[in-house]
Amino acid sequence: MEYTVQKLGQIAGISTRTLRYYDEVGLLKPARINSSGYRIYGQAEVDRLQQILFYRELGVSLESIKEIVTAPAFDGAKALREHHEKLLAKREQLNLLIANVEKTIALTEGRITMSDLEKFEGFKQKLIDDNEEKYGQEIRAKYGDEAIDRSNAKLKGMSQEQYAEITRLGNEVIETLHAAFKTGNPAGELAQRAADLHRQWLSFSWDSYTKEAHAGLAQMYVDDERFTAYYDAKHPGAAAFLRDAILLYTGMKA
Amino acid sequence: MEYTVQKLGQIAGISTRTLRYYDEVGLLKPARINSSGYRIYGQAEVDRLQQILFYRELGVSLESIKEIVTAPAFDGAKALREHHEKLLAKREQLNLLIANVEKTIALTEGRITMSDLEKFEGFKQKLIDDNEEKYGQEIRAKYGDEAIDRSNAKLKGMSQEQYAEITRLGNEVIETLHAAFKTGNPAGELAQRAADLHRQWLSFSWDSYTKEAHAGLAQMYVDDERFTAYYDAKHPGAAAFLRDAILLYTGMKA
DNA sequence: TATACAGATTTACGTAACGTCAATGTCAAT
DNA sequence: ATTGACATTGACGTTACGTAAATCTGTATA
Repeated sequence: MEYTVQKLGQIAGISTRTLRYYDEVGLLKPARINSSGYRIYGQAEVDRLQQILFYRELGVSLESIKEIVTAPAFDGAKALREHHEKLLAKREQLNLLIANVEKTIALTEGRITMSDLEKFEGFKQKLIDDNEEKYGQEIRAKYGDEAIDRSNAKLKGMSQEQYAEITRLGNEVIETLHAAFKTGNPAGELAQRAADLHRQWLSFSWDSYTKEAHAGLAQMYVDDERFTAYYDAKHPGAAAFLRDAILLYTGMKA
Repeated sequence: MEYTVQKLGQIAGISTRTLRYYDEVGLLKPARINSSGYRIYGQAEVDRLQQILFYRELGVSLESIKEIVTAPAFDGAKALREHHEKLLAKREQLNLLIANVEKTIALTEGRITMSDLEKFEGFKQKLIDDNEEKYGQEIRAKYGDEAIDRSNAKLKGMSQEQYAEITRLGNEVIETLHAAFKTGNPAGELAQRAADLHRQWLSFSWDSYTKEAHAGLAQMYVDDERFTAYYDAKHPGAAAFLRDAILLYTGMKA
């Protein structure tokens, strides 16, 4: 049997545009072109199309399908396993996304005001997560594993009230820091209050507070541009100022 | 504080291209353009960008983000809930995809030959699933719910051996049907053997076989072009031939 | 001061897999 | 001869930018 684009499209359940596209990219070329320039497909093409659609159903890219169905020696099973890995990763990513959206919805439905800073908190948390790998190892080496591990656990088990409180504290740290920054004196009363608020804020996610860890984190705020950007957003130099204040507060600097 | 593209990009962790694109689509326009044509952003733009990135993290499209952050009266919570629905649907789809890929991998690793027809079986199954809504109701009305419900359950609990057997049977039905078709006689020995093989094949997924259901299905093969296309792929008219053979086989036609 | 170099600009192509016109040619039937 | 169904080749639109290319601006240095 010979088929024209429309006929083949009908029995395969795809559009003629798709068939012409597959021809264009070399995925499925017609058996021949008749005198009028029409594409004519034969049985071999029908079979090949079935294979193509099969892999397409599995979400394999046309590029990969081309390799699979074109090269007879190509390892289709291996390609499928790789595809499988990608799908799993995609699902993981999607799960995280859904969890975040759900968390956000819960917050808004709990009528907790989503102030800009609050939103930024979540965003910042993500930055922290992203760099867990980089800084996590350092912190683990310096202050032990539990500081890190408990942080996540604690955050997960946090109630809405606690979340609101930590957010409020975070805002207060920023406000106090900015006010203190204007004084220019990291040893002054305002600066030391900012450092103390920062300790309180920290204690929500870190279960074992130590001066050393606190001072180390302050230094990190200056070393990592992403943290610096956060604290320096309104007042450049505020991150370094906060570090100085904390160093004095913790007594880690004479 | 005022920021140029690069500075803003750095503190926000995005590229300058992204900022120019957001300007282009009207998502985030700079506070002003200086005498050299440079984009200058202010504090308000920083805040707005943070909001934008927040929603972007949640996978919301830029178009939707624009509505959320532009219209102050826009219901952001509702938009989020709709987005949530979409994400859940996406995950469901992904789960199905993963299951299918895993099934395929299991089959190939079990070294069951993936003949073209076998692949087509899976494809056809998908067509059947897609039209469960349409035909499911008809069949339920005619032959009761359990025929449908058990079908899925049975398929899921099927072993590899059983799967191979049903596939082999499916192939045999097709081959016998084609041979019978050439005789042109639906009452002939070959045609009746095809009908019997078809009954066996059917019994794998339908737990309660009845002549009426068998005959009804045969008629559906002719009425629904998708089934017709499958049986008619090599020999147009084969679907109708099979129906006639089955009607005679079941005695539903004098 | 000339030059280098970083950083800014606009323009425009590329991405994946087609959908959707638009303009035009072919085939069979009336 | 006309009509209507079906074929063809462009070519733009889709998403959210990446990636040049060509050109201008601002600042530091030899």
